[in-house]
Formats: sequence, structure tokens, C-alpha cells
Amino acid sequence: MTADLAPALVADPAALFELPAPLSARRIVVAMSGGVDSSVVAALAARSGAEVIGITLQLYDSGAASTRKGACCAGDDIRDARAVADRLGIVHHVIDHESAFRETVVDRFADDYLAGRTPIPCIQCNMGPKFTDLLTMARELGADCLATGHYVQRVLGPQGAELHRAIDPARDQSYFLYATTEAQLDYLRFPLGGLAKPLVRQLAAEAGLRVAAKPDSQDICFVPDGDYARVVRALRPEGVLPGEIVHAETGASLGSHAGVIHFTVGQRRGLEIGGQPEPLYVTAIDAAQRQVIVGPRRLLAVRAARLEATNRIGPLPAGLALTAKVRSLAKPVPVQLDGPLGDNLDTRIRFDQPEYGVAPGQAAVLYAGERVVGGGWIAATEPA
RNA sequence: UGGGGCGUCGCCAAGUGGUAAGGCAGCGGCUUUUGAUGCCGCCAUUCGCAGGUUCGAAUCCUGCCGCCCCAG
Repeated sequence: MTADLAPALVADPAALFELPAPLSARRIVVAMSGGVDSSVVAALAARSGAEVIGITLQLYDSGAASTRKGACCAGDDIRDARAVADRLGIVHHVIDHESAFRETVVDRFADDYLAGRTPIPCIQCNMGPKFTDLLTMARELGADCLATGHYVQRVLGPQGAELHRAIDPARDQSYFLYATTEAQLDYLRFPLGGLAKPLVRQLAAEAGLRVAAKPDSQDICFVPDGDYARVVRALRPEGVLPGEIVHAETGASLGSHAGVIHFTVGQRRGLEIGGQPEPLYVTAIDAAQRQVIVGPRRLLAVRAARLEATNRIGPLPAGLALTAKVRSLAKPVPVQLDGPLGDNLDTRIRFDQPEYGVAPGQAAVLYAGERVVGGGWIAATEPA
């Protein structure tokens, strides 16, 4: 799609970082996770002529995940990041950030589940460790910007930097970055937002980086094998208690479950309730009563959602239709904004068409076309 | 005990002589930098048990076992 655009950008690494010339007088800090993407950012930065410092945050116990593929920020990934930095000839720091990561991301992750919500640790991680802590470090190092490997575009608009979806729609990570503040965005750079993934891998290979063929990260980085419930159980053993599975309409008890943490609104599998004429989905979770409420798919329909702790990036578009993404893999759907946006305020969005599987704890991200206008945490929903 | 009904995959359930639908659940895979959804695939050589009739039965007959309802 952008076969002609991408190479042109790559041919001018300096332009990718949007810094005033001369680049030789600039200092760039690159957040290096140990994966392909951030490694390529480091390579591009090194090629730009600026002074480059790579920083890797060690986020969690390196032992458990050291050999795991697709993780980041621990064990092998840190070694990979260091090897890439050595290869590029740039300075590289590894910062032990385990306790902070645990407090701001992992603990909250567990507590959200215990409260019956479905958290997105990746957004918390971007908000805290990456865009607050790491960004502060970059400033203290006198850097002109902090560059990351996120697939998202920073676009200079009439009123400052805007956040736009990545050129490659299949790679777009803007959903995970809606909480970025304007001040942070001013300082951040996302050189990969205009590139397609295959090209990034090609660049990694051309630069002789050992991570060129490394698998993409997926799943939650601090959950070793996808068994997130085990992590919650390990952190809050006393909080995981069994309870009833109750029908949303009849109130009938249909069975029991091993803990509210195993479920999320919209979930179908794992209920182990047979003999039904149609599938049952989790329609709500009542953590206080330890109940998982279930019902047929039509009961999943939601007409509005209350959002809390909202963030806004750039001005609200005048008269332009807003769309909202309620899950990372959902298509944005038309919505009406029913209240303020930003400044950590609560607000409400109404869906033009009923939306299914809207889970408290997830993020609702608002778009105006390709631009991220902001978003907030889903606190509650209203049945359609 | 007498009268009636029923026993088909973990659950619900078609099929009443021609060689076991479907749904739910479950399992596997695809997709995916959260959790889900979705999609694809798999899932009863066997119909409570034992005999019998028949070329052929889950379907007909006999007996037994079990469960349910009404009588008491």
C-alpha cells in the first residue's frame, strides 16, 4: 500500500525523528524492549546522525520468562537489546524497574480481575513505566526526544502533535496509546508508524540485527504461558474464591465457577454449561456476590458506556463523526460523545448501533477518522 | 404393589424396520502486543442390559435393571 512511501522515509532517517537540524547536535533516547521493532528504531536513530542512548527497562522477574518467545523486557530480551546496542555502537542502559512495574501494572492487573473487571496491562504499562518513568529518564539524560517502536503516527497539526493510527492497519497500536498526554506526545517519536512490518524486519536483517526473525510479542508479557489466572492467584491467593453462575433473566443458578477472575464480559467459552438451546455469554460479573451472570448473546447488546479518567489528545473535532474502539481488535463504531473528554473527567458514549461484549476495565478509544482523540476506561455499560 | 411413561455422546434432543440429525458443552487450530468474540476442524461402529423375530432393528417381541408420574 505504501510501498513507495516507506522506503523514501527510511532513506532519510533524520526526518523520521522530526528534530531540528543538525541531527549531530541532537540526542535521542530509544526505548528498547529487545524485540525487532524497537531494535530497528535504535538502528534508524543511529543512522540519523544523532547521539543515541538505548534504555531497557527490566520489568519483571527475568527467571521465569527468560526463555520464553514473544515476551519482552526480561531475560533473553534484555540480552538481545544489549546485543543490538553493541552492534549499533550505541550506549545502552538497563534499568531495574521491577518494583515500579509491579506496583503500577501487575498489582493493578490482579486487583482489577478481583473486582470483576478485565484490565489491559499494556495500556497501564505505556502510561506509567514507558511514558512517565522512562520519559523522565530521557529528559534527565538531556535527550531531545524519546523514540519507541510503537506502530502509531505522530502528526504535527495546527494545534500541536496529534496521534494517528499507523499506516499499516494490521499493525496499528493506537488503541494502546490513547492515554498519552499532549505533553508526552510532544516529546515522543514513533518512527515505525509509517512503515509496514515486513519492511521493518527487512531493515533489521539489513542492519545485521540478531532479532530480525524474532517472533512478534503477544499475550501479556509478564504472564509466562497465557495462564493469567495463575498470576492473579499467585499475587492474591486469598482473593480468588468460587461462586455461582447465574442466569441474567431467570436468576437461576446454572452452575459454579472457580473464581470471578476467570471471566470477562462477552466471554462464551469456559462456562461448562451444557444442555442449552443457544450459547451463553458472560453478561456481567458481580465480584461482591462472586457471581458470574450469563445469558444469550442478545443480552450482550449495549447502547452506551460510562468512561472514567478520560484523556483527550488535541481538540475535539467540530462536527466530525466520532468512532470508538471498545476492544483492541474491534472495528471502530460510530458513537456520540455525551459529556466532556479529557482532564481525567468521566464521560459517556452512546453507540449508534448496539455494541456487543463491552467489558468494564477495557478501554474505549475515540477516533476522528485516523486520529486518536482520546478515550477512557469503561466503568459501566447500559443494556440496549 | 397396581396403572401409565421413559431410558440415544458430559447435557438437551431428532430418529418408530434399512443401517445414529442438530444444538449446548468440551478439545484442537487460525486470528491477536490485553481479556474476549469470530471462523475452521474434531467429538456415539453405537442407542440401559440380556435374549428373540428379521436379509436387516435404536426402532418389533420377551425378560431384567433404573428413573419418573398417578394410585396407596
